[in-house]
Amino acid sequence: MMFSKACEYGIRAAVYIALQSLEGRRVSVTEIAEEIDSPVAFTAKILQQLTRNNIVNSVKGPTGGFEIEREDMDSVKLNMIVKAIDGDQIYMGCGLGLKECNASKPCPLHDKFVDIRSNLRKMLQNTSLYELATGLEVGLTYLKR
Amino acid sequence: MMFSKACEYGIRAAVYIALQSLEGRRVSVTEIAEEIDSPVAFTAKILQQLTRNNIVNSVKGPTGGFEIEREDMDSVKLNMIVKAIDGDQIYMGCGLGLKECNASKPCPLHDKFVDIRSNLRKMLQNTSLYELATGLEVGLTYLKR
DNA sequence: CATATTTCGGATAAAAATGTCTTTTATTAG
DNA sequence: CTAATAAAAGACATTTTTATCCGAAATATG
Repeated sequence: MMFSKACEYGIRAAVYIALQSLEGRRVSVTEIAEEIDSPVAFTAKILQQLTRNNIVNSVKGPTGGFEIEREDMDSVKLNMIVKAIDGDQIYMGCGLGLKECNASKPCPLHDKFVDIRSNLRKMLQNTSLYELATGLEVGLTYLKR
Repeated sequence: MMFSKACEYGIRAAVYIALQSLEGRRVSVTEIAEEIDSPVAFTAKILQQLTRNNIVNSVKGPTGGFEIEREDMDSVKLNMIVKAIDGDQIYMGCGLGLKECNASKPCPLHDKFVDIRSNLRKMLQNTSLYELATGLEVGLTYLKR
């Protein structure tokens, strides 16, 4: 709807990893894909991007898997995940697809999008993985179905 | 960023047609594509969708082309164009891609998206082609570059 | 050290979106 | 009626996104 499929999986995966890390568990791609209902191999690719961007931590070998440090759950905000996967089109791009579109030479929708986009940006900048993971923990929210 | 490319072209085309209809001119696909900087043949396909959905009017043959009645410029809102081309994912779809996501079984972002999505929906429902066309007419806004 | 496990990286495949081309149909003007 | 014009419709091509597969690298355990 707003993010690419890859980005949706990425956010869901990150939240699930955070949730499990809160319990002290490291999780494998297989488990993640199962729990967030996503294709395994594709999810693996996305997790690579997240680790390269230091959003999650990965450990190879037996007992390995993915995890997030408790403090990183606070500092990692959604906008970082979105930017790592989808780039910054969501912030920068013109709503009507013009290459150049700004206050001085705006597309017909420019002004109408200002608020919407700024709300979205604020929301993404202010929402931490920790916040999302705790909602899950308490059983208030869900990652599949 | 938010709409598909097809939808972006569709909106830009509709606004341009409205602008020209205000001047009493019917316009061809070729002219439209030139003026909104879009691929001709692809734009033609999108215009077919718009005519099928009674958003614009088309006339075949010499002196033919696309036009919009003055009264339709008021009644046609952006949400109708978006719905005709992109469907209603933008209104219905879950931000994290869950098949089912609502207040009673929400994804972790559900509540955070409620405002954003409702603002977007209102904006699309309240913005008429006429409003957008007049902005262009006055030279306040642009459809290309 | 050998083995099993798990992520990493690159190649490949399938599906969807974007874009093109060609023929048909409608319509206007001479 | 004929020729020219413009949209409609459908087949085809390209590009991007989504998804899979397999060998390599790392590492924990016995």
